Amino acid sequence: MAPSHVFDAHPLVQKLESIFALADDEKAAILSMPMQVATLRADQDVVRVGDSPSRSCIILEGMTATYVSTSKGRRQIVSFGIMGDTPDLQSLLLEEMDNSLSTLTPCTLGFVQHAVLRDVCTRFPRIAAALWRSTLVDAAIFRAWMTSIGQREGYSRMAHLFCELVARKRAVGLVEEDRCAFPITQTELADALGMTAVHVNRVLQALRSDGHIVLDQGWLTVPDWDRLVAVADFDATYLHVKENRPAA
Amino acid sequence: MAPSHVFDAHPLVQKLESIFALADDEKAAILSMPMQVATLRADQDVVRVGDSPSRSCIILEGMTATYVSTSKGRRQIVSFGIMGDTPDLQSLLLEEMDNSLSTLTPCTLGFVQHAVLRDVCTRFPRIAAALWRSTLVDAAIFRAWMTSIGQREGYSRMAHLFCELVARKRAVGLVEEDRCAFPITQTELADALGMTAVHVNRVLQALRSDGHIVLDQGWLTVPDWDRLVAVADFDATYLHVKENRPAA
DNA sequence: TGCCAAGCCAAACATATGTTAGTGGTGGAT
DNA sequence: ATCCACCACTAACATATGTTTGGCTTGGCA
Repeated sequence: MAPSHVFDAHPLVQKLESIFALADDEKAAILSMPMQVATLRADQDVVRVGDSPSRSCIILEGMTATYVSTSKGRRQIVSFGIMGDTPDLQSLLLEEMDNSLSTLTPCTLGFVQHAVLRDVCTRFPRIAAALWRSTLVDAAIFRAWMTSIGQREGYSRMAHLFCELVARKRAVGLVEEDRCAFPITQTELADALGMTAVHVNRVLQALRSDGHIVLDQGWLTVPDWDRLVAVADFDATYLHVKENRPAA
Repeated sequence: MAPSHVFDAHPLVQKLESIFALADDEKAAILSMPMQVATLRADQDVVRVGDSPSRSCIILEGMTATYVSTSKGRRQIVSFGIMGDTPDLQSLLLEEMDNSLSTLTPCTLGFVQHAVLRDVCTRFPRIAAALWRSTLVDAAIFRAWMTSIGQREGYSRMAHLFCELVARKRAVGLVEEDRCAFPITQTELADALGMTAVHVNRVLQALRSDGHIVLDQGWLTVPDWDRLVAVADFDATYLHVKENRPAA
């Protein structure tokens, strides 16, 4: 068998290894799963409310949004997906989608049949456990968003979201120094934060003029991480990752 | 082996059977798990943020609240637990609690050691799958709350919560006709809905005077289910239960 | 019996946020 | 080259909701 490091390029291996070390046969099993890679434009639905998909996807590149629509035409973005995330893994066990998934940017996604996933899970219970765990982290993020939307005013609510995204991107190597891509429009930010685009703009100006963030041309930079963390009341433990401090 | 119906009294069996039928040996395995039953008064913490419990609980009787506290002293109740729920099952896979759990009413809880749960899960993968699935339903409820808090005004937001609780209680046989126990104070309601107690009171009066609910002495009755569903914009599919209509 | 905390309720006032209605810039499509 | 969407941004105004304060009732407890 090849040395294990040759497997490490697979995004799902990286994802699960961030939870606990995988044995070589476990990595091999993941690597051998047939995965259909697809490239999507921005703003394309991947799955919709009511669908019963027979496969789930992993984000190889780009950013996605999971959202729920209200009968009054409003929508709540309930999560952002970044590289390595499996934003519709729940459909493996829940028959009918109660939310929709769409691309925020051009994306490349890897689709794996549920039958394949189920087979791997029964043969390698530790992989099943790691996947289960990743859905529990998703749930923890939902709780954090709910707390932010329910209890924090716009200013710290938005700061909290910035902290979370930077922390998550940092965990998968998508942050250089104090800077990362931030391809989210103000309208999308509004749908995620439970406020209007107008108010998002207001709060954004305030965060900018207070020197907490620089957001320009789709790039976010955080001049002083600790200060942003303070105004956001951000505590990264809910993300359940090992390292969350910026690299020294 | 005894006929299967003798097992059905166990609340965890009931819970998992609502997902799919269990084989007799699976039921027997659940029944044989050592479970420590404890009775708690109202307003007692079961686990707290930062804890790393070595066991999880199932609610045998009473009602619980899971909550997250903000550094500014505010708290968001992120879920209510009713009979059959496993409100801290996540601690089986996530080392550190990112939320607290406390009793809303006097409760009787059954505690099962994680080691025992892990053993049963490896011996009976279908039980593991059912438990995983139940945590995914919890996550779906988080999404629904987030959507309500973020996008619905107080009136329909509160109506939505009433609908959800009645639907969930109905699914476990805790609703008679159009009436069920509702032991939640207005302050707790406020913490769950992301609004103040004063506003909860205002909205409650409005819902009452519009004839959508009767809430008195800890009992909730819904005179016209379909009308409440309409104002709440409630769609029960996110609960992922089989039956959600009132019994004829 | 009386006290006290908890819960429900309400009025008056304050404000964070929503709504409406624009402007100007930019990049892709034809 | 010219549109035409989309996006960022802003001002003026409207309102849902928060804050403060206090009264009333009830039930447990000394």
